[in-house]
Formats: sequence, structure tokens, C-alpha cells
Amino acid sequence: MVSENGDALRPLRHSAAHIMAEAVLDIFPGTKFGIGPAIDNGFYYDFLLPRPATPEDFAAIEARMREIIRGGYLFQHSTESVAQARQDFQDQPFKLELIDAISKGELGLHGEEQAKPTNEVSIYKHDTFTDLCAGPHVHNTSDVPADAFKLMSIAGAYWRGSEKNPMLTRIYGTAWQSKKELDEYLWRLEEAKKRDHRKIGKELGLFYFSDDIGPGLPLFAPKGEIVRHLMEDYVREAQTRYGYQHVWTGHMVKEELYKKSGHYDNYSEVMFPPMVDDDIILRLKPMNCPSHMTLYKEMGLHSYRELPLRFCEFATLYRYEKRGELGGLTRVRALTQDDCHVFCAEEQIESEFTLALNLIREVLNAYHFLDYRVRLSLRGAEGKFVADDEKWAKATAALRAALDANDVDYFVAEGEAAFYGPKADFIARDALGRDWQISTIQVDFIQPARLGCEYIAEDGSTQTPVLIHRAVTGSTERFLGVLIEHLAGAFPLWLAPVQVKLIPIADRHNAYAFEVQKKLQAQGFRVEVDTRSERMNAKIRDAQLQKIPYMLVVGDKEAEAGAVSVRLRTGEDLKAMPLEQFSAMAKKLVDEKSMELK
RNA sequence: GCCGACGUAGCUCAAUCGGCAGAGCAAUAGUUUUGUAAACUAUCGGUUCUCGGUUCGAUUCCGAGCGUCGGCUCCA
Repeated sequence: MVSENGDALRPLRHSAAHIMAEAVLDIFPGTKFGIGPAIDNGFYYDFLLPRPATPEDFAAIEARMREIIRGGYLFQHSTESVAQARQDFQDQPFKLELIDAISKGELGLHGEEQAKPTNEVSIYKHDTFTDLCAGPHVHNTSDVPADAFKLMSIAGAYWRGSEKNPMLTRIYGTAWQSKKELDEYLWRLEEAKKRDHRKIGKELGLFYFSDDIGPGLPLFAPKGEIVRHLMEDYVREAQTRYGYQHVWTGHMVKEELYKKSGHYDNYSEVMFPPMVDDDIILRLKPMNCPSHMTLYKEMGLHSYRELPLRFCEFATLYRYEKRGELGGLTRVRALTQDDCHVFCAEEQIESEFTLALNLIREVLNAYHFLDYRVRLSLRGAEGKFVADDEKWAKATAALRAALDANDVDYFVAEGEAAFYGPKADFIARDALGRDWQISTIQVDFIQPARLGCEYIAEDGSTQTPVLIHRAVTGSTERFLGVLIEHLAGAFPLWLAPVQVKLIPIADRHNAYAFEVQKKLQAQGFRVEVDTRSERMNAKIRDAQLQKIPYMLVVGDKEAEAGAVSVRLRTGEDLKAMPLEQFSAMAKKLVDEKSMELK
């Protein structure tokens, strides 16, 4: 992730990384160094250590770092010849590799993959520690506040990010201008933990994971199922309103189809192993495109008059994600995509893009994802991309034109494309400050031809349609996870699993509470009555912790008047009002998908 | 998959050096009948993730496996 702000802190954080490296070398003599950049919120350094480090080593490393800071050593910059550098770093194999790469122009000053070959490298030195480094740094080690950094965690990281390379030990730290900023950051981390969807999901009884079911396979309890159902219902309704149609293509597909589509070559490592039935080999569907294209073909000969044809499907897909990558709902092995494939003519790309864009904007707004960016993901110089330069150029130009025509601000990411085409990805930022790719619109000139999709054009010629892949919320599971963190579990009224909790003050009010429940349920509200032999205060507290939007307190006065006393989960007390007044207010807020409760 | 940490009651956590496994909440029963964030009492609740090893004795030490978490890598 590239930092967008905090650039002023980069030299400080990078300097902290160097200081940590010196401290680690002191404590772990013989350490070999990888790289140690500044990152969002802090820094890391990768080491090959003579013995494993544990978080228990942090205190000693931090103490040594403070000594170095107090020492007030200058960061001294110099350049030296490649030959000299090879000698200076002769005990540092990773540095030698970098020097080699830099001299050949395979690595730029800031990690670029292409640069000019050079005979000189940049060196920074402070106290006893010398590093191959582009800088910049602060002037003096004492410019790094001794009380505003903290070592955070330890993790394995492959040298230069490749599984083929040895694994180094990465120590992460955070560093700030002042202790106050550090404390604020640590506090934000604590707050973020409280919003963790895994924690909230359990607390609110939404979903569970079981060893007996398997990793990455969530179980949705009634309260979780209603939320995901409503989410999918909304997208389905919106899609229908925008002119999309829905199809259903099941869970299994012959492996052969993926060989034709190209997925087998480009994607087989994320498919579950094959199921063999005599001479037929089946696979659980990891994506829908080949199924939708097959359906398109089976439906007969298509005329240009039918296009665009928009096939949506809420399909549960199965992807063999690696064990270590699974996590909560955001990374599962069974995911339900709100997937869609639009078959259209080339000249319809722009209008189809616009349609999808409007749909995506509506839905993201409804969920209050107001902070999102658009990434234009293009093919990189190398990687697993289908080779057909002409079609890639066409698809990329079409996508750019559509983005420009819609005044979308976007940034470009090389190498992030799908194997069959460029995409516009919508990246929303959650409450933990993490970016999530949610929606996507992808232009594909390649797969329809491979699978033999055709239509008859106006002039009677046979043409290949363009395929636009499109997802709105991406996967229901992941979107729900992100949404829970975004809203801290306080779902808007229309999504709340329980919208109303009736709180009878004493047992004698239960009958009236049930009467109110019945009336509200008849209007479609999700209502529970708390008949426990508890004090009202306890019932309120429990409803509050469940983040139930409305607590309706009913006692003698309300029963008498046919009223309910309305308390919001915000703590606000709307006092008693006629039941009809309450239900009319709530109905309106549900219909509007409002984030408000009054 | 790899590196590291962790795994004790439904949940959150404790248990000294290897010596009978504990608390709060939840649940259940009873009492209480309550006016806007936790009534009281009692009871129940455990293969200490699994398998193996060391030991007179293992939640504790060792090994393997499984899972979770933090990263690495990847994400149509």
C-alpha cells in the first residue's frame, strides 16, 4: 500500500528502520540485512537472524534504539562505486544482490523494476551502521523522538516478495512525531479491534466458524442470514431496476470448460481439486464467466437486436484459498458473488459502463461507503495475461474512454488486470483505514472468442460480442464483513436483524407487548419481545449491546394509551408516541434505506 | 503453503516451580414485578484443541497434526 499522506514522516520512519537495524545487529551479531522501508504508520526491516526473534526481544531492541537516538549520530550520505560497495557489503548477501540489480538497472532507487544501469550506489551511515539506501533521512538520530516509536510485531516475509526466495524475519514498528501521536495511533488500533467483524459477528450472533465444517466456510445464524438476504435482495432489486436479468448456473462445471476459457491455465491453483465421475472430471465453480457464456450459446443464435444481454447471478463460488490467507468473512473459501456478465457490441461498451457505474454508485452510497477510489488496473509488462496485444489495446482504450466520459477520477495500476482484460476497481476505505476492492467493471475482448460466443450483426455478418464482467458488492460475505466494521455493527434500520425490541416493564405488560409485536410484524418489521424476568434497565442494556435500533418500552401508561415509549440505540429517548406514529416513522426510514433512526 | 504467536466452560480470561482446573458474564431454577445501560440466591457447565512422548504425576515440558490470529504471496 502506498502512503497518500504522512509523507513528511517518511524520513523519520525510514531513519527509525535504520536505527532498529543497528540495534538488531548489536543484539544479534551476524544478522544479514534485507530492506527496511517506511510504510503507512511506521516502518519495517527484514533480517536474516542467527536465531529466531520473538516479541520478548522487543524491549531490548527498543532500549538499544533509544541509546542510539540519544547518541545524536548524524546520518551521513555518500555515493560510492559499485565495485567499492561490493567490497563494503561482502558479508551481506542480500545487499550484494541489490547492488547487482541496481548496477544492471533492474532496480531503481525507489523499487522500480526498470531503471538506468549505473556505476554508483547511494549509501547512508550513522554511528556504526552503514546501509545501501536511497534515503532520505532525518539529519540526526536524535531527530527521531525516543518516546514516539514502538516495535509492533514480527512476521516472516520472503526476500523480495517471492516464495522461491528465503524467508526473512520482518520486524514492524510504528513511529511518530510525538508521543501524543503515538498514543493516538495505539488508541485507534484498540478502537479498530473493537470493530473487528469477527468479534462483532460473534457478539451479535450473526455467523460462526466450525472446525467440523472446515476453514473458510462460515455458518450464518438466523440473524446473519437475514442481513445477507436483505443485502442480496437490495442488489437484485436494483439490478432489475437498471435493466439487468438474473440467471442460475449451479455449482459444478466440467473441467474441460475451464481449459477452453483459459481459466485452467491461469487460475487452476485456486480451484478445489477435481471430482472424477468415470470419464467426466468436474470442478466446483470458482467463477461464473464460462457458465454464463455457455448459457449464452445454448440460448440459440443471437441477433444484435438482443444486445446488450445482461446476465446476473448470485452464485456461491468455491475458491481454494491458501490456509494462511483465510480470515473472517473477508477471506473465505465459499463466497457468494453478485456477478454479472454483459454481452454487448463494441460500441455499447461506454453506455454499459455508465449503467454499471451508476448502479455501483447508488449501492455504495446506500451503504455509506462514501470514501472510495477507482483504480484502472492494466496489464503489466509480464505476468499471467492472455497474449493478444491488439485486443488488450482495444479493451484498455474502451475502458479509459468510458471512465473519461463519466468524469471518473482514477489512478492507474500496472499489472493488476484480470488475465483476460483491464478493469476498473472500486476501492472503499473501511473504519480500520484498510482499502477493500469492492466493485469492479472489467472489459473482456478475449474469452467470448475462445468459447465461441457470437451474434449476427446488422449487416448479416457473424460477430463476437464484448464481455463486460461486473460486480457491485463483490462477494456478499466479504462485503458484510467490511460493512460490519464500517458501521461498528450498528446496521441501518432496513438491515438490522432485529429492528425493534419490546421491553415490557413488568410481566403484566407482556400481553400488550405481544400485541404490539403482532401489529408491527404484520407490517413487515422484525420484532422481538424481552419477557425475561429482568429489570427494565437490564433489558435496555442487552438490547443496546445488540445494537438494536429501537427499544420500545411498554408499561401501564403505554398499554392504556395504545402507545410505545421509543428509545433509540443512540441513547436518545423519543418519549411515548402512538404506535401508528412510530410505525409510520420507521416504515419511511426503512423504505428510504436511511441511516437515521428518526 | 511459508515465518511467528496463540488454543483452558457458550463468551472474556486466570491457574506460582510440573502436584485435586478457577472467576465474571451467559445458561437453568427460584425469589423479585421493576420506568430508560447490569436485581438477588442457588445450580449447571471441562477429553485444558487432537494424537503421541518424557515423568510417580502434564493445562504446564518435548514432538507431530488441526485450528485461530498477525504477516509474506496471490486474488478472475
